Amino acid sequence: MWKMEGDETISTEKENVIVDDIMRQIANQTLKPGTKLPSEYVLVEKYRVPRMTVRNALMKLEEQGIVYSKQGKGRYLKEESKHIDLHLTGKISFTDKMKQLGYDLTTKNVYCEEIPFDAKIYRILQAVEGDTIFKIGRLRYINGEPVAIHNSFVSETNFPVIGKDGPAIESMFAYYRQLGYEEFSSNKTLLSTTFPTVFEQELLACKSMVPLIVVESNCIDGKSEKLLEYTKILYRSDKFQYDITMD
Amino acid sequence: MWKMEGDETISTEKENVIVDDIMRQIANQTLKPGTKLPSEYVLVEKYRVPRMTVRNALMKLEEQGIVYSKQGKGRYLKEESKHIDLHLTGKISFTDKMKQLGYDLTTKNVYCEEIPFDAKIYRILQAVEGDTIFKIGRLRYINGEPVAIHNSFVSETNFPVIGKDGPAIESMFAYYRQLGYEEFSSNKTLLSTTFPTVFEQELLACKSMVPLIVVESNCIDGKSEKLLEYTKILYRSDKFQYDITMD
DNA sequence: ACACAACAACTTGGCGACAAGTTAAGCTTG
DNA sequence: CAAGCTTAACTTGTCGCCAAGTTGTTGTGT
Repeated sequence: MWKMEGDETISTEKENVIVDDIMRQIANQTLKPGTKLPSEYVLVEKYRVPRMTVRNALMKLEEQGIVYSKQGKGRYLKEESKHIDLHLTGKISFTDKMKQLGYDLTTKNVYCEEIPFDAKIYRILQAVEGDTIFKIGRLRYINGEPVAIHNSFVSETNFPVIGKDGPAIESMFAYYRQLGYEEFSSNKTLLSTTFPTVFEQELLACKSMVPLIVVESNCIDGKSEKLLEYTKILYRSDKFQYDITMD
Repeated sequence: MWKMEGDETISTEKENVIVDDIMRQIANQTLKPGTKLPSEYVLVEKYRVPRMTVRNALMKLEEQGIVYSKQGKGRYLKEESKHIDLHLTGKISFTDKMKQLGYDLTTKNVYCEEIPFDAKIYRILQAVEGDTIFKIGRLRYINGEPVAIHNSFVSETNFPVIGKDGPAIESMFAYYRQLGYEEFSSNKTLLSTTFPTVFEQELLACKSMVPLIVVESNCIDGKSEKLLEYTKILYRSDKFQYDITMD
């Protein structure tokens, strides 16, 4: 017989009840985007709890990016951006998918750096501890908003000038094509979730409790079966609806 | 040029820095599962912030299910359960997948109820407003732990005794086979994330900020092309690693 | 010397008081 | 009568104080 993880305190339970109620009002459109939420004082009266309990509940909604506040003014329900349909399991690259769907996709290289030894990454890339591996991070914008961080891990063994070229690469596929590789595929794609680090919150312009969808895959040249890179993409889960239908 | 959603207060920034530091210590195994975290007082001294800021940071980790606390005793890093590999895009049913992998999977029917009109669900099920649709909820346990809520939406039009049969159904596929349907497929599978409601937190025995992976799909009989049900599964994202490799 | 009780120190839980920002209403002056 | 200023009310932001639980140390009694 299972039991509840770490017993919940009374006030945490009340916080969650308040969160539930507000989420329900959002879902049934009693509360509409852009409109003002009841003030802390009003909720204190309604639920008969200390102001701290109400505040914590509202802070949870803020950290999830659902609500924003202005001191002296109030709290407001954020406009919800339309979900972008993303076919996670298709063969088309992210760039092409977005263009197909008519989105304005841009890319910004944010870092290209040698990473310290990481057993998992080295194993996937079939590298040994002395090898140099670069992590190339590119921030993806759709309609001017950052929506994903695209990390490519590439071994210097396979691409000796990747460290020099990395900061200017806008499309990894284009880079590989230029080097003679033409057919890209993956034989392993894993999905998990995480919360953004402070740095990722900055890059993605999101709050700390917006879950990120993490998609990890290897990228193989179809012809030579050569492992080109290990890819780790962090998507803002609130910006996308993911289609994982098999083609 | 994009801008940060709702400006972050100074103390929220500090909270997130503290969360980051602790997460990093967990990741590099400086902090090990089961061990005690530094006390609030110690963190107050280390970061030179009010105790409230430290508390809020630690509460975030608690709500994510990473840490638990005991009044007068301390806060501890939870033992992390081993991730279960789940092939989201394969053709095998969840039941068969889990058995294949050697997990002890059990199912508990938690509700079978008529749902009010919901435009989206009725559209997917090709039902009209007067039709009766049942929502059958089954809680999935692996090794005794609740890990997923499996919701099947079934129209009474297609299955007139679903309301009566629903509470005792352990396998929807077995139920459909019994009625002569043999080949199940889906032509649309969508994935998104959400946070659990209070009720879902109870069912899944998880904290409020554990993201749930929501997988929605239609279920079609391969032979007759008949739409059998609309399926919505809520997975605890922290219990699984999802394989979305295409077969 | 051992056991028990009391007290102090450490730890987390709960909440109110004060600070700072915004807006509206009322009063005064031109 | 209108405009501007001041004050009050409303709203969110910040933080310390007190309560409750746990553990360790010290002192006293047998």
